Amino acid sequence: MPTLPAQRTTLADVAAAAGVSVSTASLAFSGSGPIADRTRSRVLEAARTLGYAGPNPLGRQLRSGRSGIVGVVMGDALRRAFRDPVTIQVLDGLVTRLGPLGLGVLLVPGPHDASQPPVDPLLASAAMDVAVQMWGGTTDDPVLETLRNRGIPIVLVEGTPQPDVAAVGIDDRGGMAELTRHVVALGHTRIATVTLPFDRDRAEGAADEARLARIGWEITRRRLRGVTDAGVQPVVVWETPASLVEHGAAAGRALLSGDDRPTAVLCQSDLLASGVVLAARELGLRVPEDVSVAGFDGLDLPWLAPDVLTSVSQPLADKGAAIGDAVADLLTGGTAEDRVLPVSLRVGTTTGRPPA
Amino acid sequence: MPTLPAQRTTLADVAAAAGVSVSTASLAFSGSGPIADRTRSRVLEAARTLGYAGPNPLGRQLRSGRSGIVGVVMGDALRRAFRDPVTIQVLDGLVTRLGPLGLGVLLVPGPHDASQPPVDPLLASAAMDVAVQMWGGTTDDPVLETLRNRGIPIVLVEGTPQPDVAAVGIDDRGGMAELTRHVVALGHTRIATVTLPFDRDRAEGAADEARLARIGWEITRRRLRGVTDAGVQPVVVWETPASLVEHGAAAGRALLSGDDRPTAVLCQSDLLASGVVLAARELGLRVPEDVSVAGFDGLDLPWLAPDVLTSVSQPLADKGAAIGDAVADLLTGGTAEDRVLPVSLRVGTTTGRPPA
DNA sequence: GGCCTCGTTCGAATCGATTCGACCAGCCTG
DNA sequence: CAGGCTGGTCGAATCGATTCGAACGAGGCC
Repeated sequence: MPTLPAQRTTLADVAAAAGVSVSTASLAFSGSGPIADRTRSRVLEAARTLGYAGPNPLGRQLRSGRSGIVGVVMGDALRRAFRDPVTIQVLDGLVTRLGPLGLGVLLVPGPHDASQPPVDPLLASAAMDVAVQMWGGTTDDPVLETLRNRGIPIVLVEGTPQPDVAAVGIDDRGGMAELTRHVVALGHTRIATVTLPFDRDRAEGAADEARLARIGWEITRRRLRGVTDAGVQPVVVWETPASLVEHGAAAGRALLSGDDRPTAVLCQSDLLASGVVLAARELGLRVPEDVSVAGFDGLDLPWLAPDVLTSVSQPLADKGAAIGDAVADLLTGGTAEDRVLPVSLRVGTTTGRPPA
Repeated sequence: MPTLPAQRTTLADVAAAAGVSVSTASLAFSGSGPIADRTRSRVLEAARTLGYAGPNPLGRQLRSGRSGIVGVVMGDALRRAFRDPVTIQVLDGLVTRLGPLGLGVLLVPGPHDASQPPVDPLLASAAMDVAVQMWGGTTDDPVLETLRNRGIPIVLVEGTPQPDVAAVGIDDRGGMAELTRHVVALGHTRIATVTLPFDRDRAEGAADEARLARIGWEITRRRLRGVTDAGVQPVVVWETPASLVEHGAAAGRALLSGDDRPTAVLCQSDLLASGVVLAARELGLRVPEDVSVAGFDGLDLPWLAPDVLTSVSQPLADKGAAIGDAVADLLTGGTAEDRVLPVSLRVGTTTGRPPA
């Protein structure tokens, strides 16, 4: 059972013990400014005997006006966001990039369920030098509004481009177009697509025209555009409430049950695609002989082995690093350029010629 | 391209604009202390017109001595930690619990590769009121040492109990014993186990006596003890470098290839177990007719469907909440009791009678 | 009418560091 | 030997809020 220390020793204590002024003691730790080696070691020695573990970050932060913290706002409840390997890997890339800069990542829950207060207390009042919004981010997003109001610079990942935020994304549209052309080249004409959520409503099922006209989330719209860019009108556009295997499986069961089923299913994520593959197997359909399935993201999915999903690979760790770069730019220069990363088609074993 | 605000407006500006003193303005925001309604609304009005979004957290933190931040140290590179659904779900439970308390989670990378500095800069100097070590945590852990030195109270999850840290864990040993008894009751005698890493070395392969004598990580040791508690001497103890499907698959291939293969494989995690199941299928073995496989954690693994892994369910979200409670106790009372959560056996479809 | 009290508001100290300009001694140069 | 420079140290101001005790005005009571 640990106990809180009675009284932290401060830099002033150390200075007194070493017989120097506080400012000199500060110099001994920060390394900035001139200080004699002998003096420094005397201060360090005093610190050691007093059990002083270095300057209190709170004091330093107030003075410098910097907290060294990057708030990462998940576009969804953490529970769900964390189940998405894409988000996780990007986050990992980000942390890896930020670490050497001495910046830490603070997890900020995104929009809660309706039962919760609309704006998370952390979002409203935690200290952060920059915020990263990982998903969603429409123009009228309350998260963005709060951050703007607080004067916190924003990096928006896969969101709607806006004048005062730095955007990081990938070539969704081009990648999806390339994937679609690959499937078309194989001879498919009856093509369905399974999409990411349209907006916060997170509906599930085939989308009608009206629904299609109101896609709030940029990422979903762009990947859908990629399909039409390649000249394909999907026979069905199936919306899912989240990028998870089970929602893909549900979509697969619905799309592949009928007699006039599509010969190819293009999914906006690999998790959705693997759900479709599982559903197909469950229905006794062979992939790709009876139906071709493709995803997006380029994940390694060990449980589909020996199959390899045909997919659009995006550089996840690089995306995290790019976000980190944008953060660094914002912090040093005050501005950051938009960043768009390239993607590449990965042809696997889940796509082939349509059944005769 | 966002720009850093030229000059943040401070509480003093707001006070001046409202024609009150700084202390009164502070009262208007904090709500503590008496203040006339008219005065408060005047201050709030002034704040609004000045675009003041509330007290600067840095100032407040310095004064209060609290940062409102809980550092979570992953016992591994984030890259790997994040791929583990167990860690993720616990983290989610923790964040959910901490949010309403106004506490945020700061991700602190754990022990890096050997190429990196031994102690992460964040660990050494980021502001945090309490630290949570998620994995590992032996007595001589450099992470714990650094935290102790900084005087930061510690919550240790699944680590080695130590006098000055609050421990949170589950009944590993009892759960594994129960699982083992279940398999024994089915008639199995040739039982192998696939374990979590023994220590930072992360070796892979069958462990000999010498290796078995030096298991550094408590969680691995406890789950192994559970097996022997049930009176079983495993025919092989296979160590893995991480709890991932691919390492389980490698273990499965190695264990199930020979003629004198075990009839049951007990794994210390569900991810490892599902790797073993995949390897078995790959080798043409039926589960559970030819070989029984069991895991630990009680995860939902949609891609094993329609199979359900026999496993030991642990309450992951509750574990996160328990960690949050320990953190809260530490912050208010200065001490926290150890917490041990119960587990329960989940009998699925992957265990059955041994082949005749 | 004077005094006490209650409800508000204000001033000043404080949290723990960083940093800028002043200052001082010693050394180099003219 | 005087003046100038430089490396090293120190004082004091500052970052932005919170908080405690003092002060103050108004209303109630004796």
